[in-house]
Amino acid sequence: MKPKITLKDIARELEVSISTVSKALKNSEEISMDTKDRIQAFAKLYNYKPNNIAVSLKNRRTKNIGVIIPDIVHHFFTTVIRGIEKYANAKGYNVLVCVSNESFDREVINMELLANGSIDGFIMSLSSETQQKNDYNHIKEVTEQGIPLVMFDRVTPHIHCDKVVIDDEQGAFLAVKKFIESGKTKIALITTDNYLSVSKDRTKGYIKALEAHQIPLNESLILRLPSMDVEEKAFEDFFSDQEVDAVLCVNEIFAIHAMRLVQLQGKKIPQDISFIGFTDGLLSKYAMPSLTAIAQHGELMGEEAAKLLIEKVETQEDEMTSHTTILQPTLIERESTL
Amino acid sequence: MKPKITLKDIARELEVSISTVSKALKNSEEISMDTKDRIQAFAKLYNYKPNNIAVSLKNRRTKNIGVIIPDIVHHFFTTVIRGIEKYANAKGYNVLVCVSNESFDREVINMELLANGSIDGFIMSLSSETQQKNDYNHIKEVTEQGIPLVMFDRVTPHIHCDKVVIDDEQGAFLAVKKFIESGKTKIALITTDNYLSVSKDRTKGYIKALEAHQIPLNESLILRLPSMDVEEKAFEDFFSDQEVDAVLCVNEIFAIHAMRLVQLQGKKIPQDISFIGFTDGLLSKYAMPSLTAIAQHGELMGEEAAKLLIEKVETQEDEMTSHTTILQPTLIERESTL
DNA sequence: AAAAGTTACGAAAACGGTTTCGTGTTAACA
DNA sequence: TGTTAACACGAAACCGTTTTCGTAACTTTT
Repeated sequence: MKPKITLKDIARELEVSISTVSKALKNSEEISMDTKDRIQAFAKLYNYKPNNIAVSLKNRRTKNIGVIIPDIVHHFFTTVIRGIEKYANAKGYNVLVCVSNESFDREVINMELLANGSIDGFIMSLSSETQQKNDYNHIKEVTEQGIPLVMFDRVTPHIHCDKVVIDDEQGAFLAVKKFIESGKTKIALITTDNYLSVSKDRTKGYIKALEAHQIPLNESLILRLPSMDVEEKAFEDFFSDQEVDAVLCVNEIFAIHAMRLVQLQGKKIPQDISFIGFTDGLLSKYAMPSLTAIAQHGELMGEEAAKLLIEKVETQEDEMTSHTTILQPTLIERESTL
Repeated sequence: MKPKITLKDIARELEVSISTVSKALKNSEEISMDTKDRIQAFAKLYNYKPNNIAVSLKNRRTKNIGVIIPDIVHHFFTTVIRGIEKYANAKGYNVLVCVSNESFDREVINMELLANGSIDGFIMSLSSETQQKNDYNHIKEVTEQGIPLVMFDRVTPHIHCDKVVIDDEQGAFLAVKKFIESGKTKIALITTDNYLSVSKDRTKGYIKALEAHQIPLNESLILRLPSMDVEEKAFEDFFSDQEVDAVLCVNEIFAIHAMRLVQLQGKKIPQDISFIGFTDGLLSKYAMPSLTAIAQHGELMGEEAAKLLIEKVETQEDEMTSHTTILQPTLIERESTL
């Protein structure tokens, strides 16, 4: 076992000062070629690598960016991370991912932890609990300390910072428009309660699209589930109580469940009933029939968020302007629609 | 904007020394109650939190553990991370996730980066490129420096360290046994090339199970794909060239694809042809029909890996013993088998 | 040959903590 | 009253870097 070698070690071996070693390794003009060669050769030989922690402490920059997401076992967030990683790595940044697990407390803990020097800036999406509590003090504290923050997808107007979201309203609008144009009129929406910002916007888009096509809004065609968990009973009741010829779901799981249910009831997809789901993930692609989906472009979102963040981090002009990027969703047509 | 407060700031305000502040905040016996109260109250008021970087530098421990996985958009790895997070967080550790993206180079870069002081230990699963190149020098360097490492799932005998894997051979064995017991005899295997350690083991289990039941091995019933990408043509040829009444797939995607294909050919699942897939992920659960799967217990794997790692990290006795935990897979029966 | 300018390097402070050790003050003891 | 012990705190080293500034030894200028 050979422990890591430090500047001090090199300095001792080569009988020069630590400063000389440091400068030589940075190819400073101050040091003679002879000395630089000796030092660089020695360093290479012993595989010297500067200690990140020390460098961070000294420079007060970590080259780390912290990402806090509600759930890691979730395709959308996972693609966002991929986008963040892609951009950040290219810029020489590391990505530290922490998971709040949809819990307010874990979100607070993780933020405080990372905020104490571990990272140069945050990218985050709110946990559902946080959105329900509507308590953003932990986030305010961080921004007040001057730590750059960009929020994505699940955002809040209560915090003043850069944001990147997709136009959820427009996504729902597109979907409903698609239904209507293919002759559907009894269009249902399956969503979660409105505590999630995205659910709210999607519902808005759904309503707006109906209005735009002079279809009266029928509240009983909206199924609001209290959580992301599927409740079999609620689904069954919903579909047996009324006629439905198209369904928009705010996530894949709801859509897959509903499709399975109506198929068991003998209905044909998409002829009898069409489906569109939010988030173009694996399930949509591989469902039987495959599910027409509204793509959220998670990877792009991640890249954009990373770009915004790194910009803020690197230009320390703490301009108080904040920018919101709105990505346009696109409809990926598959077998579940006409 | 109020920047972070430091020990020095508190010391100045309260006209005591930095050491006194440090000790007071740690509730040291050395400091009088009076002083401690003053200092602690002041610290709370100004929301003092020690700078992690400074503490890490001083203590030479970061309380971070680095995780390197090949792919984050992958349900299995994602559940492993959840398990790691769960255990590590409970123990006061942070988890830094880096993604190698199945690339050897990115794996090397990430390891070197994290190894330079950012973490106390590694948990990793090899990238496919690394397994193909069979080059583990970057990993050896890390372990030689005395940084604890535990590998999971995609491991190699070339590195001496703690490991946690599931018994892939046994998993395949169980699946094939299940097929045979339900009367199937023309049992196919769809796998990737053998560069992935897991594929090798699963193939071994498949063969062993056939032998155990006196079914002759028919090489043409094994479809080996060069990568994880699905090649439609290869699938079609495979299923049109021969009779098959059961299929074991080394991942969900292969299974879903194959199921779709045979369903389009008019075959009934599971009566005409049964399916079992490795990795019990979302796709298996929501497929039509739902897919019988071999559960890999990713979350458990993560917890176990974290436990092993933290143990090594905290007992600095660099005992040269290394331990391999073998988790037993279980068969989750669903609609795709009889 | 004295003054000025280069060159090549080292000393030391700084980043923000932790910890060991020393010491002035007071209280307890003989 | 002199000695000792306990108490409460501060000085300083240290973790591994970076960076400013000072300076000895040469070289160039006039």
